Amino acid sequence: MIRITTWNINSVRLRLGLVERLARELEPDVLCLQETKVADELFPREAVEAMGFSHVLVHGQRNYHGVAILSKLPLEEHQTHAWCGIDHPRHLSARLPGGIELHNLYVPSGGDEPDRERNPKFAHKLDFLAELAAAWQADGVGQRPTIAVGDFNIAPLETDVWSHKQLLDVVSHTPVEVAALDRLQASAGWIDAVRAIIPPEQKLYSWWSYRARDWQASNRGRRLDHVWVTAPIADKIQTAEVLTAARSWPQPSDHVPVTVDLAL
DNA sequence: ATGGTAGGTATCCTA
Repeated sequence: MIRITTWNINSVRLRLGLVERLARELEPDVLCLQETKVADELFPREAVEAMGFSHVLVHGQRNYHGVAILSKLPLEEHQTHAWCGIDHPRHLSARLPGGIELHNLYVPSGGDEPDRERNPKFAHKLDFLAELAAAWQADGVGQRPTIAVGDFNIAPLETDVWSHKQLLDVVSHTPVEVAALDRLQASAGWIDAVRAIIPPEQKLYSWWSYRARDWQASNRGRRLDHVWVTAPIADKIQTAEVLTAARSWPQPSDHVPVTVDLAL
């Protein structure tokens, strides 16, 4: 059994204590982080090794973005990827034991205005998804046992947001983004591992804005963080859990960890 | 319709 967790940590250095708490409470074999916001040479490597993650891959820069894979299992043949000719550290992949390929993604947020002509960040988001879809399709990822996790910054289902109607024009849930994510999902026949366990009819969120006075009372969440697997391992999905409680941990990230167990 | 908070860093950008 492999337990894999994805978490947009929003500064790994500020929240090292929360990473340690997660490692202790959930004991994931592999922990994929996004928005680490740290240059590779400043990543707290020793600290996460002390938590039991003896295999650590980082792909970051100072201040913005950044992804990392912390693993108790060996990681091989890792690669970084840059899409749209923009060298943001947003995509890191590696191979787990048994030839399982793992992709850790931080999809561009897309800014505020859902208009590709007026908002270059929104165009970047859509182009990033389209380029990745083309690459995955050309690579035949869908034929191999592969896992893709991360902050995809899109809540695709009506039940992935607190109000489908009120978010139709809000970046993260617009029809054009959902269509782009659908094409990405189709590019390799990805299965949404979380929704394979938690029924799509059920409301489910992994992110709550910092701007709410009381995130729990208003509960205006969105499911932005995802775990996908390809067909060869679709029957291995055992459990899926969104650790909502982590949103109430001291000085929390605005995202909570999403965990899937695979019988691998 | 508006503005609300957070992090890293530098006095703003990104989310």
